[in-house]
Amino acid sequence: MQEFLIMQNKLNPHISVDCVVFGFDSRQLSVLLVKRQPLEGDPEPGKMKLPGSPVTDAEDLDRSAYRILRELTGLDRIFLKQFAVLSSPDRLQPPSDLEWLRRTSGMHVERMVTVVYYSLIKINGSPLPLSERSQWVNVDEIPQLTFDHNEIIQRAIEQLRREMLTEPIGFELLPKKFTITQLQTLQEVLLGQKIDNRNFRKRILKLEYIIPLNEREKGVSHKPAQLYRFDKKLYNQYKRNIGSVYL
Amino acid sequence: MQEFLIMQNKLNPHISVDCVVFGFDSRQLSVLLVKRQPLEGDPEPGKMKLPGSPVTDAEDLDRSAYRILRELTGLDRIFLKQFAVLSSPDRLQPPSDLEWLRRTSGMHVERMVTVVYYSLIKINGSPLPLSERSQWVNVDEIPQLTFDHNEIIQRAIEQLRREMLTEPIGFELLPKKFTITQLQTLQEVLLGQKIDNRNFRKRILKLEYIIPLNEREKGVSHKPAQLYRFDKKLYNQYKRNIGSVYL
DNA sequence: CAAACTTAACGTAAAAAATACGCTAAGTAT
DNA sequence: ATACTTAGCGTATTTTTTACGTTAAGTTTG
Repeated sequence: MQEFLIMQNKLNPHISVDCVVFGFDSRQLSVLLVKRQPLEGDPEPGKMKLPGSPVTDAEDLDRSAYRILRELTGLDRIFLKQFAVLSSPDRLQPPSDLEWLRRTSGMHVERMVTVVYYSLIKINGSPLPLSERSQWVNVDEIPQLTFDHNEIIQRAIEQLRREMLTEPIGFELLPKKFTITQLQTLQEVLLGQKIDNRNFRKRILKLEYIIPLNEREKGVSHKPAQLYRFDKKLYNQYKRNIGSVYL
Repeated sequence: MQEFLIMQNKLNPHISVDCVVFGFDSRQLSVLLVKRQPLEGDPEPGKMKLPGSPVTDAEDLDRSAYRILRELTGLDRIFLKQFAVLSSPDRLQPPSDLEWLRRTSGMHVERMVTVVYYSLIKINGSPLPLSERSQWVNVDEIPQLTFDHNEIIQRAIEQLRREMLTEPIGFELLPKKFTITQLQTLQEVLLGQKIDNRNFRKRILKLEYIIPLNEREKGVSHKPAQLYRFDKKLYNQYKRNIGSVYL
């Protein structure tokens, strides 16, 4: 599957979308990367990049991002958030990468403004129908990527950390039914520091949008923990309320 | 002065920048609007819009925003923050506005992705060298603007309110030397609600980046208040510190 | 010049939220 | 049965937020 195949003649030469897709396997954080489209005489064949593409002129940017994600992972209606715009006129570097872009897109690209989204999915959840060209890479082991994609990932991680503290985005990285400890481990990995388990419990349990289920963990060799789920509707209500409080 | 005059032949037909410039005159909030460039046979001559322009291909978006602001207000190095990207393929409505854009830009515009910035300046401060085409309009009295500019302003106000609570952006709207009460009034106007003066004082005074001066208010017919200034360096330090706290 | 008026500025008690940390409970493995 | 591991509850302490009483320092008015 080639990113640029669809409606190739309608691609916009100035605007593109990239997606930083995070996955969490209950131990570590990964990012979804793709090998760039093979090309006759590519000096760096198989160089990796973020999933992304120029937009078509019939799509708004959110749609483009969803399309790219769907084509790559088969997943739809996933958490997706715009978080950066890259617009430096000389960011299409190095020249070999620009050359690759021009040849694969069939356009005379001079300058590209890229809007970046990040996305969160659970790796252990439904097995992803990843294409052969894509793979998960641990955030600590990311090779040199095309253009400024390494920098983009760095910024995405910082963004993720920051938002983590105020918005409950982490739930997208966990199974539908999760334990308090799983949630804690996720936050510890993202923040890079230990959290007191007893206080973490209290903080989480007083959130009315985290609903205990009539189910416990299975298949563990110790006391099975209570399972919870995240209730998005209740969360939205909750958010509306706190918005209005301030003396 | 016409927005599109400079380097007209290098304008990008797909990407533009708009600026929502807020001003505060110690009572109410205003937005800077411009009459759109006069055009032979314009069915709505003098229709108003946000200051904005397609980008040139030598600029990144921040530079474009600064250029637009400089051309319009003579101000430079002002607070400016990117806060939205509008990308709906059919947002260049109504047709008469699109027609105007095509004629004034001299380009065949089909689809435009617009990156929006907001900016804060003090109206009472240095007198602005506004061009004849631009003027301040109270946020409650904004007429119908071109394209989706009314919606953009609405979103900018919401953004301003939200950020107000976590970031000390309000200082850009006040004189360099300000009183606690001025700061409070600003927040009350933006939030649309009264704040207890005694608790507000305490909240503000424990912020180490708000520095008392050896000066008091002048020319008021009551007890003159202590003047303070906002120290950006100290604020950045402060911000770095709280970033790392969490258990 | 005293009384009234206005805004500035300090303080204190009570309530709520965050933190530190002891301890028990419920499972599995040996 | 005992050791081991993770789950889960509780309580005392500190810190932050909120509510609200009070005094101080000016100006204006009669």
